[in-house]
Amino acid sequence: MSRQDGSDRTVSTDAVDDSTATLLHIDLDAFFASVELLDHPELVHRPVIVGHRSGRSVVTAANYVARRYGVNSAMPMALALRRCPAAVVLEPHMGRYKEYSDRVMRIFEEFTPLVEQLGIDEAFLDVAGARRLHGSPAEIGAKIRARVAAETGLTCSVGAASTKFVAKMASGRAKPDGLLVIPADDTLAFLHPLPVGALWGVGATTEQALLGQGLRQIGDLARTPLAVLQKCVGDASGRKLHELAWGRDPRVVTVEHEEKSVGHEVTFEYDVTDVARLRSELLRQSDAVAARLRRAGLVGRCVVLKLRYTDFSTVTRSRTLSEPTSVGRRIYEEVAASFEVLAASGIRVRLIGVRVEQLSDGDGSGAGLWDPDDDWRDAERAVDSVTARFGRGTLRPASLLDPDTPRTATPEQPRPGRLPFGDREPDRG
DNA sequence: TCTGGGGTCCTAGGACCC
DNA sequence: TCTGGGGTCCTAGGACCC
Repeated sequence: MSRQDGSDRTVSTDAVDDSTATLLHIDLDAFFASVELLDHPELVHRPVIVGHRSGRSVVTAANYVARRYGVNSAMPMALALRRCPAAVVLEPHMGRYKEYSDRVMRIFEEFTPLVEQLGIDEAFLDVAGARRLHGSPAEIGAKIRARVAAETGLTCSVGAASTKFVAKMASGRAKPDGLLVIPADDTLAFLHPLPVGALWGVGATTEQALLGQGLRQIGDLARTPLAVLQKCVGDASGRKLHELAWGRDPRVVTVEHEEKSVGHEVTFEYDVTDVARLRSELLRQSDAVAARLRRAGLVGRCVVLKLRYTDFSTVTRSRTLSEPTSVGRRIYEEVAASFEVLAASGIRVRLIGVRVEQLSDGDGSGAGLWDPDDDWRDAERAVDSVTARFGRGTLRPASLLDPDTPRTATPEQPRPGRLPFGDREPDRG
């Protein structure tokens, strides 16, 4: 194993045979926070949290200074601020992150066409065919890190291994601003001492189940009979964990990605009981989902309503259509029908969402169901329906079509949870 | 501490057909 | 008359990831 770290850390010059480690996983360090710091360099040495300050928000990203206080992404903002009251909280700017993401991904693509993007800030690269042109995997990783730093000011961490998931785990161990190569022969020596929770795919629930069996390290998983593991975590997961624990992962880098579902959901700042308000939100979301489907040239057959109640319990109700659709009205009819059943006896809703699944190409079969102006008409109708009910200024077309439009309040655009719909504010005292 | 929003994948039960 | 097993589709819930 060899490590190459950022400027303030030791650089290993060990000669390592990296010829088998042709899969790279590259992860931008504290990505959203790092982009914000490029725009606010005066905050570099202060704890910085990206997220909405108020309401029921969570931490979207935190820089490494904030992480020293125990702040992590997905943590409730209230807890994060208790742990680090001095933190500077910055609103997210998704458009800006997308710009940087695109620039970084283009750098990756100059080294190999086999780039599989995961989310906005990570990618797998298969560099097996790039060696003659760009050097060994470790050299390619180093070159990419240097170029990303020079051209964007961002740091990234690189893991190189012979399988995707080991590369992914290596980049995690290299963070921040490092590079870690795991030659194929070193795979088990690298994996087996690590805690089971470090495995990609093992979350809190599975980790507890494994610890309950006395399985603490990945090596323990490897030594456990498959049947025992399957009894503990299920057939598929058990098999997968066992394979991973032996360093086996047949997945290849795939450039193409087929979307399986499209959805929107929103958590209200205060629980909502007003069914008219909930219906209007369903209509808005249905139209937004439909517009995204059409833009992607897709239609969907299964429409899913999701509700989360005051107590955080979550229910879903799905309906399968005889004909797939990308029409907002159709989607709304289905979720509304599901909704009426659940709402019949009164509900207090914390989150509501719409998702469309079983997607297929809309070009042939669905042709004729809509025309290009539908996007705009759906948006207008959603606005009309809301403004008819609640007055002008509650929603703007841009908020339906532009996913980057902030949900949070400005004086002109009241926060959804603050609209005067008669919802109860939380009890005080 | 009190839990976002975008997704993918797996499990399990029931209906239905052969 | 009662009882099969496999395959597929549908639905609901949950774990997990970024």
